[in-house]
Amino acid sequence: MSENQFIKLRKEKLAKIRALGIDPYPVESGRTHKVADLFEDRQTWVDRAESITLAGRLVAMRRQGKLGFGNLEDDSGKIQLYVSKSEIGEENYELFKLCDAGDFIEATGIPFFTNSGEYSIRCSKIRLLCKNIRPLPAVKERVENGKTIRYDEFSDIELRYRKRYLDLLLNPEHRKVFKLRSQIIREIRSYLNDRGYMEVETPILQPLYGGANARPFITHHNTLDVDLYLRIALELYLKRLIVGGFERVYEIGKNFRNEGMDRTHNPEFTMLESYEAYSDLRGMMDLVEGMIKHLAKNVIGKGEYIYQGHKVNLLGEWRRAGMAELVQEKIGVDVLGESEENLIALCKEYELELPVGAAKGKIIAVLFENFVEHTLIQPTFVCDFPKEISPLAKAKPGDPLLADRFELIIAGGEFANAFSELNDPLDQRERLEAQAALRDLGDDEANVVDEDFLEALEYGMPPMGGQGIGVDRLVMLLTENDSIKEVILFPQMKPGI
RNA sequence: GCAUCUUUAGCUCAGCUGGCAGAGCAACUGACUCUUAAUCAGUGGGUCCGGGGUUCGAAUCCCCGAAGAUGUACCA
Repeated sequence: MSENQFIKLRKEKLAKIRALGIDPYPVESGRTHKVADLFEDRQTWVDRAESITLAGRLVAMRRQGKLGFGNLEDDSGKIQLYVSKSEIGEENYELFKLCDAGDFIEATGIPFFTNSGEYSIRCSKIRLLCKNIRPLPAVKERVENGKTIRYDEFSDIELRYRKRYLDLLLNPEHRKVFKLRSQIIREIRSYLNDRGYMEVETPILQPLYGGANARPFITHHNTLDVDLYLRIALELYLKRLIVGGFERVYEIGKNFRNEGMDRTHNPEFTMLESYEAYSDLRGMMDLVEGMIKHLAKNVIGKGEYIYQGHKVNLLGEWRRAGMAELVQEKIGVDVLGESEENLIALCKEYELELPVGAAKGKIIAVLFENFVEHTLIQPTFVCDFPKEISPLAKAKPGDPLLADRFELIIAGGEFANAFSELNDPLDQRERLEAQAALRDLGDDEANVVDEDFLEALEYGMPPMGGQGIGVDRLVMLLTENDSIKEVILFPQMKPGI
């Protein structure tokens, strides 16, 4: 039977329902309670014998002649319906017989316990709210020793992503991930709001893109007849707001990067960035550490997480160490003390490829990425980044080679990036021009010179700390999911089936 | 981008060295007033991911392509 034949049968049922004078898609519904309300004190509900009305999706049907059972589910829970012909009447029972798993219905009745002890609704009336014409995948479940065993689970990973509504409908544990995601983001907001931060929105469509090293998406505005870029970072507009006098701002929003996709990269992803005037890198460490520990404690309620095959403790002490120090620990070379020539020779020895125009700082970063980063499992603030790969960060006081910047590494991956923000307009211009030079050498991910941003800096921007956190990856960690697609409702897929 | 693996009924899957395309659930028909993976009896349902090739014969072997997963590279 082809799918069309399935649908054909359902359409025939639709016609029968209409023939009974029933509108299968009525406007009004009259729910008085949600399912969870009835589970608060079941015996009291049963004793009270009050008639209530529920609305939700019929998710299972067990008909046996003149009696039938169904399971009704709303977003608060699931309850069994007891529908007997003698109690709801012949006509209403005809309608019940035409109902399928997948339909939305309204059930009116009184809570009671069945002979086998299951808390249910003894229906006096059912109403159709929406007739389903495409059968849902048949997933059955059984509860054994308090554990739910699911049969014929809807588990095809591609279908789950492409038809996420079915995944959410049929797999409660995936629904839970997105509930947690929402709670995490809500808690991030309240954490920052409580500390005097103001949430803002800045443009997604930008005449120039900046704030990160990445290739952008390009689009076109017809009326202005100009190309625009989808933002790759929030940074440069948030800094303009600090110039404008706001002292603590943050934004949670989508960034877009026209690059490869894999387990930890989606072309559009959610970023949190915050900026705080008169703070600095140390302040950002405290903020980031405090926030993530707060989320672990208050949203998830635990410290230990299994992520990418590693056991991570978020509630322990977080190490703070310099990049060069960490590299030295691993390969035993004092990279800051070595000459650029020696470092290049070292990379050759290790068969590491260096990008065009790489100088000492970049070489140290390459050594770090190859030998150290993936070995940092417990939360570690990697500080003292080379200045040349940190064009928006202030130089470290007393060390011209280094920038006052950290990245937070957990389970071998980056979770946050922060600086004491560069506010010297002349230095900033030089650094962006150096980036432009790299661009000319073929690095198409180097920053572009944003004159409007530089002009804003010339008016004066207070010293400040800023940080960015990849929200999707944080949700991955906190919900223990190894693929970014599991925490993005509609992940990017190639057009296919 | 490269490598490996996967793709068979609505869902979950089996299909051996090439020989009539299968199961469970779902659907349909019938029985059934306390079931709950309801049960019992019966019925129908296929572009075997797409295209080409080898062969008397291809879901199965070969080639090209598509989508997905994983790894790797690039990349936050």
